[in-house]
Amino acid sequence: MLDLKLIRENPKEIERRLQRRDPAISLGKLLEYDEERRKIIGHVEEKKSLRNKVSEQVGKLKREKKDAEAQKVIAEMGQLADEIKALDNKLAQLETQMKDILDRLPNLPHPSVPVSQNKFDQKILRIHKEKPNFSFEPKTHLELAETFGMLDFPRAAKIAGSRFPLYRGWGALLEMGLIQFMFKYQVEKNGYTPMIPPYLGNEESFYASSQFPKFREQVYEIPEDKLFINPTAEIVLCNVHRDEILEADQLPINYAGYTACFRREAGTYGEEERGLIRMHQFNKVELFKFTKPEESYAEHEKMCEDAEDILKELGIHYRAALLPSCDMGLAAAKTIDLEVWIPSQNRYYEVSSVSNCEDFQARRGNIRYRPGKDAKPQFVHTLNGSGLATSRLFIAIIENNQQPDGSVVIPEPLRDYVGADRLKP
RNA sequence: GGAGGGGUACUCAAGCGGUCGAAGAGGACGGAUUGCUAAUCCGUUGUAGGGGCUUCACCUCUACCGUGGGUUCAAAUCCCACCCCCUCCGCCA
Repeated sequence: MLDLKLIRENPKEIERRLQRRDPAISLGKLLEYDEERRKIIGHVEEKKSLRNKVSEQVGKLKREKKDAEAQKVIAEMGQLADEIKALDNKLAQLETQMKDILDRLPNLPHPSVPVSQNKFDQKILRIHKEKPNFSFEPKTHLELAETFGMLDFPRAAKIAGSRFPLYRGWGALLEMGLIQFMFKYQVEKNGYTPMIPPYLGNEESFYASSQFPKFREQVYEIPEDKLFINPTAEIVLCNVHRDEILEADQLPINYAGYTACFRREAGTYGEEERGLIRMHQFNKVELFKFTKPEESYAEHEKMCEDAEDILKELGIHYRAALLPSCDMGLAAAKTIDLEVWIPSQNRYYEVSSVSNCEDFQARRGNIRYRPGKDAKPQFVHTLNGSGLATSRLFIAIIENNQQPDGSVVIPEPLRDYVGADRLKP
């Protein structure tokens, strides 16, 4: 959430900056409501002040046993209570309307973010390794998985429906190995604190991380218990320190959290997205940081490198891309995507999205820190990044490592977990 | 799921219709004293939103005692609903 005060003080500038993301954004209504709200606050507080004074007087009279006089004063109060109630209602209504607008406004893009309304206008920052060259027609991950009995989509569909995975055999071992390898790597090599958070969260948590209200329809819901199923550990990890005041020397806090992730993916489909590309359920190791504002961009770079470490260790060709203004998530001020090469589709797919949300989530979740001994608490900056999402990584690994003889070489770091160096048909 | 207890400021905790933004203790901070440490004494110690004034000072008002409603001239205090925590029972990986 943006700071309303900031909007009020520089409406034109903020609007211009928001329009870099979406030219349709306008702050007119919000400012209008805000002005009316402040006017009403003036009135209602004046009346409340009067009410408080009179009430105090009544109390005094009653104590002095001047009941008759007290009754008279009470009668004089007349409709004051009703007026206050009416104004309070109007105020609540205005505030709801403002919140509706404010809750859906995205974060301000960082100055380094390319301004474009075309999501393909990303800036390629780095490319690691060469595109693999195959002397044969590379098989798709579905074909490979079939050969090795790694995935069983028909039965997964029978159990849960389409777009749910059933890993089996080598597939299950590889998937589990990947998770363990990534989790352990971020903890041991990059110093993150390992976390296994709840897979379900409440309304407040989803609001604080900015998933709600705008992206509610992407989330599975359990209405009887008013709980929602984790679509990314970003949400649950963000809420670890909700409504807390952290000490400056605790920061930065670095968490690596493993969860399964569940997304409804309503309205998304496509021939390209067959197999494991876009699932209702997938596994992810998520990196999350709470930092001081002045350190967040350095930490953003670091987090990106931490995620890239995994791809380097696995020896996969990938690129890091700075997203243009139109393509970032609501809370992000700056996002770098890591995209792996998928040979069978001759294109890159996102396996990680590393974002600096600055104080956008912290403001909603009231996550603060104390900069100095006597200093006032300030909002922290929050950062999140996949480190990484497995199902697409799974595809990249088996497709990129297939050999002319039809076998698949298991990357060195995963061999102990899988219990094999190579899968043979 | 059933029964009981409880949620008050940084922490603990009193208050159960008016003088309560809230006693007391601890902590933290500032000061005094001090050979060091400790102890003692004095003082300070919330957040948010309006307005004044104008800016990083200050004054003033309003709101906040788990959350949301209600009663009342007046609610931390009474009523209703909900949430969370603890104990016991039941169930259970």
